[in-house]
Amino acid sequence: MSMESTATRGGLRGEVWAILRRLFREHRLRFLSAAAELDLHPAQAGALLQLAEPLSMNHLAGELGCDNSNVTGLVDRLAARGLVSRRESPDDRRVRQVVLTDAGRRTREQLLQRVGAPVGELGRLTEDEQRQLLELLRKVAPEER
Amino acid sequence: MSMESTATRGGLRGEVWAILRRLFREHRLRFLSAAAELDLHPAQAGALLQLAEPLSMNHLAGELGCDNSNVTGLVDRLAARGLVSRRESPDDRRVRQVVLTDAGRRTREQLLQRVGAPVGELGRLTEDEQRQLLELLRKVAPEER
DNA sequence: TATTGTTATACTCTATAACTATA
DNA sequence: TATAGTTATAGAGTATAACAATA
Repeated sequence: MSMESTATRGGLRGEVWAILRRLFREHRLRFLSAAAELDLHPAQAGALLQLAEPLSMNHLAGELGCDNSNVTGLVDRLAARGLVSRRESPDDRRVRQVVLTDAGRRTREQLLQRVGAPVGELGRLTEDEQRQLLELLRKVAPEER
Repeated sequence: MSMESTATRGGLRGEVWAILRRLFREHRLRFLSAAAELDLHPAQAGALLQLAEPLSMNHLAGELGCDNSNVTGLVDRLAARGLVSRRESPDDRRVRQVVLTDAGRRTREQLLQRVGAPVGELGRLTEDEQRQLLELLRKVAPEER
């Protein structure tokens, strides 16, 4: 009996999974390089990427998959570098929204450009193929809500 | 003129990229949950996943995208938990191979099972669709060498 | 009572630089 | 000289627990 897990067993699903894992890993390494180039720690870069819109500290922790208490120091350091600022929520005085500054928006754009390099590689597909891929991926990973 | 980067602009490629980024993020969060459930720090879990085969300290650092010097402490702590061991290379006495112990192999399997959950979601596709997806992904991300 | 955010603590991660042993 | 690995150091990430302010 094989000691290999579901994730590494052969077969069609296994092959698809293998290539997806490779994409995940390449994306992770590209992300780490991009963060290092911009002199950001991975968690800081992750936070910037999440901040397309202002987020509460709480929400940001959820998006980053880390504890609430970490975000305090994380945002402190980003704020010290002038990349984000805190502002109070008008609805709930307990809540603080984290907002990108202009410099933060620029840094975020630089991150996106570097991390988004593989978008170009989608050019290897014809338009029809791109449409097919989109539909297949949507079936595999439908939006949650 | 739009302030959006290549990575977030609309269009077909943009849509494919958006869904890929969602997959990347979900994978990351699943990975973090899996590591936490097994009481491993993300870097430790990442190292275990890389250790399908024995790797030199140097190679392991490359795979993890971190500096060589970090791997010393990382492997120290994994070894202290009985998950890996060091052994000398017969070819080059400078090199140390990192090898999983039996306990390390079991923990790695548990990680793979948790991280590999989406393999099941590939069942939403027919076999033909899985084959199509595989071919399209191979075109986008061909193997390096 | 429950939730948001902060602080304190302890441990881990990470890069840099300097070092040893080997090639 | 160059490379593999270690050590020392400093700054950052991380979870846990306890706390203040607000809901």
